[in-house]
Amino acid sequence: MDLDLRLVRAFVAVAEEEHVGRAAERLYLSQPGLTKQIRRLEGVLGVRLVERQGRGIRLTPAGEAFVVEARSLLRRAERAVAAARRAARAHGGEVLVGFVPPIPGPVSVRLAELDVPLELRRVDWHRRGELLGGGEIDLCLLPLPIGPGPFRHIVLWREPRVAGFPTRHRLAGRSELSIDELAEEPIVDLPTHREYWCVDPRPDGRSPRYGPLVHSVEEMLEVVSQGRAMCITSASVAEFYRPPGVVFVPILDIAPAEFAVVWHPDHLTDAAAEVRRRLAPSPETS
Amino acid sequence: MDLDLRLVRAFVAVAEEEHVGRAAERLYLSQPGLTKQIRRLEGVLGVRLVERQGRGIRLTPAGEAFVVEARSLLRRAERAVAAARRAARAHGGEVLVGFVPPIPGPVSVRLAELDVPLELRRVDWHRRGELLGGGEIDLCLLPLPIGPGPFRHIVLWREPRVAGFPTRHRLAGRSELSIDELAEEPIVDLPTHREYWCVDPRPDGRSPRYGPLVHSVEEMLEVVSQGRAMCITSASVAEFYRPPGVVFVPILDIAPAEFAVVWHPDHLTDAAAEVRRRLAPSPETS
DNA sequence: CAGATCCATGCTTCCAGGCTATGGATCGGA
DNA sequence: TCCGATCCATAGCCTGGAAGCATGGATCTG
Repeated sequence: MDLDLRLVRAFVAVAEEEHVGRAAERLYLSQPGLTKQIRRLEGVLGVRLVERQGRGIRLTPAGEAFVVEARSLLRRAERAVAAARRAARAHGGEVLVGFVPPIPGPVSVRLAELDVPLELRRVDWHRRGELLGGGEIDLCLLPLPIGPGPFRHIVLWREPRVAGFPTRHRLAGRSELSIDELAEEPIVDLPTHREYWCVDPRPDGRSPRYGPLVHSVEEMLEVVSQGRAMCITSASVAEFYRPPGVVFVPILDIAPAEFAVVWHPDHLTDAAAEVRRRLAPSPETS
Repeated sequence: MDLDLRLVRAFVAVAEEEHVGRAAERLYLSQPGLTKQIRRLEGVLGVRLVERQGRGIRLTPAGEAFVVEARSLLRRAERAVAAARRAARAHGGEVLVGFVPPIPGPVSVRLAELDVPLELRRVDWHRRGELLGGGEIDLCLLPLPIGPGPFRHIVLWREPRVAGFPTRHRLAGRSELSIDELAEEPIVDLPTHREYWCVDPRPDGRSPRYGPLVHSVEEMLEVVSQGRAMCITSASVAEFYRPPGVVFVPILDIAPAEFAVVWHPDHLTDAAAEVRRRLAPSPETS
């Protein structure tokens, strides 16, 4: 009768890894502990979910059916939590503003000048969608582009994009660059929005050469400082981070970086709408 | 981070009762225990959900928002469990048939003659919808009418409806009746489908007089045996139950009782479809 | 066939959660 | 205004169960 969401989480992890040991590691749990959690869950359901399959495990048909519902259930749980927190914030007139660092200085100043009671929270780039969609944050400040979705945004700030090089790179001493000069330079690969940040295709219609795949700004700067690739990023990154062994040079002939405030139209509280208006009186863009 | 569904259940109960003591009783829990569960849930959410309001409690705005999501979350949890069990049954070729007693004898015989591996489960009348809708049972045998919903059904059996009287009632000795003879008799009230089972309106266009409201067959028979009202039910009830102090008399001039097999079109496994076909080769009715 | 890999089981420890008793706050009636 | 009734919150004690460690057993690989 009583389903424990921790067990559901455990099962989903096992189903994804198809390996109890790795899943246990991911959950910061011992392997026997995780095995027993799965057994408990099976006990509650009265159904076998996984079977030993030689080395490793395999989901039973029931497990396959359950994992689908389980994922959706966990999302709903997050949503329920977020709904309660959002209602509490809305009632207190508070606004929770997420941001994907760095925030350009001028935007930061404008934010500080509002006298609305607001809270700031750092948001990982890859979680921005679920946080906004689930209503866990009211607004989010981030660099465009954002992916598809029901979100609305207004651009708050534009600034040049810059190239990042290891210190000893042949172009590291330049004061400005054209994108055409970077045709042969390997560039760090990104999981999303490669077209924009890697400028692919280049003006001549060709694709750049890709280096290692990175999942965060920190990783990207590390890879660059090691000399394994160059990167293209916003001027604010150059200002905000001071990575040793990396120098930045403005690129003159590509579109600027754009920083926007983004929100989910269904979850816009009155206070959040007010903040949004005072940050950007201009009309919204989809 | 980790939401415990038991706490969610506890909170929903408190929200419904607006009274910790009563909710605790309903959950078979001590009052302090329940209070602590609510506090724990509030701790997890980081938000107050209830406030003391003089004698009793009141939901905060966050509580109001959460209770809506919470209910939906609990339903999803039930659905997830049901999905796993159904998949396991489907894989084993098993069929779980619910029934709202009584099952007419001939239907019971037909069911016994199938050599499919099937399991029978008694289902409370008021839970038939959620059980079928959630996929916890594959088919359900029950008396019509069923309420609105996506369900499909085939009538398996028809039989006369009968009036139930206390033994000393003036009509208790009759061998048959017309509905018109019951115009002045108080009849037990039902939460749903009153039109059909209480024959309201009567052929003359008027409504019957209503007696106590009952929620189950057992309650109904008890009320009748106490002489507080009469009832109209199916002949199978007269056969299946033998309540002391109640006698049954057929009513000739109203539509018969109909027993049907019902299913949810989205949750019909192959094996269940086979059982359905062999129970009732006739074409389905919406 | 031996070794490696990986899940299952037995045993022990420890903490979370439940209950009883009691305190504290509010409401209603005299 | 005061007293009693009602109801939620807190404190302290105790038990059940969940987690970890060590080890066994099954399967695959070279």
